[in-house]
Amino acid sequence: MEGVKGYLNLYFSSAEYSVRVVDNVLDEGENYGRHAARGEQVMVEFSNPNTHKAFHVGHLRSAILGESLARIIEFAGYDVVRANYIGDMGLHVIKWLWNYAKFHQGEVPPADTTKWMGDLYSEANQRLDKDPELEAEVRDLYSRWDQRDPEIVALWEETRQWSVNHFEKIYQVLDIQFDRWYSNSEMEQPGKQVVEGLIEEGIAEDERSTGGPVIVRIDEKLGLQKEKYRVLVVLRSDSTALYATEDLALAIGKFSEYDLHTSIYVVDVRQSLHFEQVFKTLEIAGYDWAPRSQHLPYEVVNLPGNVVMASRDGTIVLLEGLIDESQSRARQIVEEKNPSLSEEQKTDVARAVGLGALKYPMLARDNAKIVTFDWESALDFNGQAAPYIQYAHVRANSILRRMEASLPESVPIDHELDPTEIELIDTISRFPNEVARAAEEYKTLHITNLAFELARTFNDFYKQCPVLKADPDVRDYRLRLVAAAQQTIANALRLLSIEAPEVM
RNA sequence: GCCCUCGUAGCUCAGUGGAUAGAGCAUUUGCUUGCGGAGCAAAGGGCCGUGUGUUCGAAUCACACCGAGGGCGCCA
Repeated sequence: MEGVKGYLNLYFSSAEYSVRVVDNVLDEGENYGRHAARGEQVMVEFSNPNTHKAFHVGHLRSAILGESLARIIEFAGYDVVRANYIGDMGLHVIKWLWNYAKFHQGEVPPADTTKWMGDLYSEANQRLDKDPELEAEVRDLYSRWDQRDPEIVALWEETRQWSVNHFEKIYQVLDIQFDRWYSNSEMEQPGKQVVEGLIEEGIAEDERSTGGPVIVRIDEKLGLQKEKYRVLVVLRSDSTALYATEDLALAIGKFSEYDLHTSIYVVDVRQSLHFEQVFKTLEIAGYDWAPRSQHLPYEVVNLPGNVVMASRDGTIVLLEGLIDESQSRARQIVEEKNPSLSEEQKTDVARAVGLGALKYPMLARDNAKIVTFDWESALDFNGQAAPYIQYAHVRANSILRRMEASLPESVPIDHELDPTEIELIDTISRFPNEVARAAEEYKTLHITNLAFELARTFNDFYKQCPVLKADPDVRDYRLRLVAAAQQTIANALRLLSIEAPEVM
């Protein structure tokens, strides 16, 4: 015990505590850090890609963030329902169909499906920008869709499927899973019914007779003097559905289908006002669960120079190209570092490292911070990045592989612990708390931070403390410590949806 | 005009009201007859945007200002 600068530092026997931590990790194994089941259901809606558009790096953030949050919240003891809400109808789809029917009729997508679909979409926008009179044709097509013109519906179904097939491929590569798929096309009719109800209850004002839309004056309904929630347009003047129309129905649908403690929407920050408006409107309409719907805003992914990625303008980095590039780069490095691996192992390592390197920066940044994508840092596998953490896992595995026996039983410590041992144990012991914190704050950042620190403290320990060549009693404890560190790293990486390879 | 977010090392970012504000990259220099060097160690580099408060104590909380980005009735 000592006093330093007004602080009272207490030192206690870390030996007993250390044994307890390590024993606990090894007893619980892959469940180390998992919290007791609460019996409460949480829905995490994420990814939400639009069909008929390219899937680019910007979409990766919601997909990765949502997947990881779902894993973390589940590990924190909740029953998680992963939802994906496909944007398969709306002005963008109609524009695409218009362009396709008029200029590309009969064409089928090439191998590079999303690029082609994205190109057709930006081409549609270019044509419309050049000749605004064509907008009339697009509006006409929208009303034909609205009347379910069989020809339009058939074309829509076929082309929509091209996108969906591609999404499924991407999710498989990224190891992302969904329990429930929604699409906004299926919310159009229910949404319109919700709006009818709002009009009847006097919550929404129908201005269609004077050529206006159907709106909800939220601030007025709440009696607010200053503008805050403003006005939400819930139906177009031509009675076609808007995103807002559909979101009302979706929220209601979620809570009637599931008994949700919380319904989380992982959607980018630009839609913050929209969600506040939708949730507030539902609250005004008397849905008591409305406050349990929560928008989790995250900032966008930009290109260097703060260039926004927009399918419309074609300023995008396609996900597929990036994944391929990252893996082949990783492959090249494996060849260099570890040529003795089998072809199959090299492929596995390249996948683990390449994908990990892409996912990590999306998860390691605060949700409110913009991610700037550039090729150089995306393909940099050194330093504060997933491969560093994976490498620590590999090193631990390497020691355990060489111990030529099964892991020793728990032993009391009778040697003086090295400072690096204490630090490693301390970091391992913090994992369960960080899981709880990450789940509560919806921040994957806490897990990436801890994973990095685990790797760092393990590497310190690795350098400082011989394990296999240590005295027998010390050796037994250190082997168990190595196994515990490896297990904790693996558990943390699993929550981040990053593979923990055995070799690399 | 109203609302939201961000501002910490040259760059990218951590930092739960508490000790001398920390990592990575980049720069410079060391470490392998040790369990894998995708590693480790060291050096330089900071009016924590500015100011005023609250507090025993502020990068952290409040307010104002400056700078950057985003949103705001028929896009999603």
